[in-house]
Amino acid sequence: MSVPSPGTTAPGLRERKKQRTRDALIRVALELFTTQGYERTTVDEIVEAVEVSQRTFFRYFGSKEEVAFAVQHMVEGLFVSALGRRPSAEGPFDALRHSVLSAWDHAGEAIADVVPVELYLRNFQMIESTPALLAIHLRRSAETEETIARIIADREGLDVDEDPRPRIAVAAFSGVMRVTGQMWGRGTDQSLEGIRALTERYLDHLGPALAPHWRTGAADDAP
Amino acid sequence: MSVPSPGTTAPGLRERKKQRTRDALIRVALELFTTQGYERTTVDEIVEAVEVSQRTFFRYFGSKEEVAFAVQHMVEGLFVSALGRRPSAEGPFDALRHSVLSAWDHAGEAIADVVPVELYLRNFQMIESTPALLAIHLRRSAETEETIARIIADREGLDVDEDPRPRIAVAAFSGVMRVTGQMWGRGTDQSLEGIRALTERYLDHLGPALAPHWRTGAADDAP
DNA sequence: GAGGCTAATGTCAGCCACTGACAATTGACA
DNA sequence: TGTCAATTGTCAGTGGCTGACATTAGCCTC
Repeated sequence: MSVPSPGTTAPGLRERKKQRTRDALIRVALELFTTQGYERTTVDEIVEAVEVSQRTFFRYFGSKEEVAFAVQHMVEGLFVSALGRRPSAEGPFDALRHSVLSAWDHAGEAIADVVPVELYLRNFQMIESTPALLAIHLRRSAETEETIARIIADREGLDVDEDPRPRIAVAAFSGVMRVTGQMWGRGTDQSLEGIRALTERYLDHLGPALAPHWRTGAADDAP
Repeated sequence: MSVPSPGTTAPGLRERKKQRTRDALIRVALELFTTQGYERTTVDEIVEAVEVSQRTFFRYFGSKEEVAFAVQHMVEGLFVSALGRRPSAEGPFDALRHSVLSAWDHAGEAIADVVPVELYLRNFQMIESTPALLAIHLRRSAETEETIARIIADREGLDVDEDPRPRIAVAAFSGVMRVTGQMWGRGTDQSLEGIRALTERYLDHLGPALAPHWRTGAADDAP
């Protein structure tokens, strides 16, 4: 980040200023959102703190919601690119499973480049507990699902529009991921390790949960 | 609807007027939404057609989005109450499966009491294809999931906060339901029978889709 | 069936998210 | 240094939504 790397042109002053403004808007917004709440924070408050006009804010972010997902967007990218690197011998479900876990393993550093990890985690909880943001979050997840389904289909040499299994498998998998995020948000272990552990645990339960009868196996403890 | 039934007090003029206003707002709104699009329809247009003030609209519906889900809300109720009537001997997944199918079997009549079925179906497609509405739809579904998970837990004599299987099973199931709705919306069979058939077909694929390897079984045709 | 009570509705002013149009500023680059 | 283009600011306006207060209209009693 400090030494200009060969191959990529060093960004000029203009580009650096833009990046700085964008990062400042994200940091200030998340700080305000997590302290006083999303709804109680106005765009005017954010731009006043960063000293830009409201119009500038809306040129960087299409909406007030969008800024709340800026970091989240990056983390999702980690998962998708991890999936792209899984060995093709792996079955679809194992590939998905290993990709999420690997993404959580590397998320910490990636996040810290933009905002403090702790701020990211608080923001994640805020998204889960703010109706307007939760709705957007779920739609974004649905869009990501489509991307993932196509990757899975490719791995298996299938066409997503011919064979429903890729979309179905991904939908079931994502459903479990969503519950994981939800339960993590309600729990008390506010750490990346916590969410990783919960992910692993919940995925292990998917098979048994779909069995014809549950009356055999033992349960598990609370999140 | 015409003869006052004994046991229930006949609703007075005030109550009937309210019901009429509410129904008119729903019908006009769905009509406008489906013909000119959700975003391009203003609340002012709706209230002008029904001849009430904007303030009245917002006393019936908390937001412009809410009116788009009025009928949908009722259909979801059919599913939940069907689930409540499944025999307790049935395993969780079978109970879920039979409840959706039964709900689709009876949805037609229930819908027709409020709006033409064809308008409901067009509205459903509009929800799926309008980002702002899709987001709300997904959040509402997530809320319904929680309700359903609790019902499943009760059936099995479990506590949702102790055993993760109810939430996980419901999440996987709902994921498939969501994909079904999505695929139905993109397809060409715009009928209640069509969505019922697709539901059945996709649920049959869930087991195989979660198998360690797919290279054995045959695929299926497009939606 | 006149009058009081209260639920429903209308009116008005105002906040906030967001947008288009146009002017002012400021890096980039010859 | 001057020109070009990208970035930002200003301003006016739209649409969703809300609180406060006035008005209307069904309901119920005497």
